[in-house]
Amino acid sequence: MTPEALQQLGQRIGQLRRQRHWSLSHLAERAGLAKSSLSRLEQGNANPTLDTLWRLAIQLEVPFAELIIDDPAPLDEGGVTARLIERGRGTPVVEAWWMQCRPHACRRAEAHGAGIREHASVISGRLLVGSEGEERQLGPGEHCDFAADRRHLYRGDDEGATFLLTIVYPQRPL
Amino acid sequence: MTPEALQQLGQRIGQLRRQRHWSLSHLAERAGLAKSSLSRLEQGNANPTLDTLWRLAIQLEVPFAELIIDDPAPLDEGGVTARLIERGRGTPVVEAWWMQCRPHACRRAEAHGAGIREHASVISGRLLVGSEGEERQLGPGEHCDFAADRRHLYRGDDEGATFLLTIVYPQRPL
DNA sequence: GCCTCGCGTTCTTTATATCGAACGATGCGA
DNA sequence: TCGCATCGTTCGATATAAAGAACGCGAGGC
Repeated sequence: MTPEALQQLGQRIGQLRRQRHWSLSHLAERAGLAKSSLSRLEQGNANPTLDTLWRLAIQLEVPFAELIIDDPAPLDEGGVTARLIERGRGTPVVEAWWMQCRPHACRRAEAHGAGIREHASVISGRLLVGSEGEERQLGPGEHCDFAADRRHLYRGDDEGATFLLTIVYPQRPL
Repeated sequence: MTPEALQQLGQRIGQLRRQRHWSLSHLAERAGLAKSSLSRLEQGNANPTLDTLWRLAIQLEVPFAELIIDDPAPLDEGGVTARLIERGRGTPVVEAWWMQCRPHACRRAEAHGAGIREHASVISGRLLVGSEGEERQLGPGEHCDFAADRRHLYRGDDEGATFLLTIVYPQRPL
């Protein structure tokens, strides 16, 4: 087991923990671990047993494999990070993306194929989004639809923004 | 970690080993383990460290996840699986969930706190969703908003459904 | 100011996963 | 037959993962 992989694992656990706004002590208690063990693990110098990882996966509500496997490198353009969550297999084809704009980051996207629409739903921060000339300002809990077969953009404000994006392809792409 | 899961893991490793016509000693040597350790592991009374599993996965040439028969623990009620993707830290607080309804599964949710709204966005399958009495049928790429401070439900049809759900809390919960 | 609490880290101690040696069983050739 | 492999198991010794106590730090409250 490489040190880098252990490091990654630790970071991943810490990330999932913070997403839930849990303190290290809290997660340790929920999982029935000593917080010292969890601390070492998150720092990346530990070689945890299966049981330990299992307990954490249960509490964090993630499939076990997700803790270890490094997810495909999220692509990042101009301060906007995108990670594919899911791609449907029905008709129309729909993709779900987890998106994050760093503060003041702005991404201008070229027109996609005809008929493609997108739908953005903000989780935190404020986001300017939409077809060029018809952008809308969205806050947490707000969402909007727009046509993606024209130039469009995503822009975070002072605090950046985290949002879900679904892309709807009118017929099977490619 | 349940004894059954450990048992399963051991059987799985033994199975993969025998598929390759390797003796226990041989695999142990290749992986740099004591054969006693491997023996105990295959019998299902061991709690291996991540490093140990890692070495075995490499020698057996299987993705790590394949060793652990995936028995994840996202919360699951009545055939509806939910996994938290992200929780915002702004105001209002917004949670993003990845949801999956098995075919014909139906989940009736009680009223949440006052003012809470939800927003569902379908990735694949067809979903009946909404406040009780005002349900809507959604297909891939469609979405809708509804009040969650009343009884509401999620129901997949013949093929089940995968969708994103955002929950918007008017003020900080708890 | 002081006190208390919860945070995450770093120690020491304890439990246990791994190791290495020895074992009985089985197969095979001399 | 015996002798010598190799198999998988079991045992005591050792390395180390996890537990538990103590630490320094920062945020409130009085």
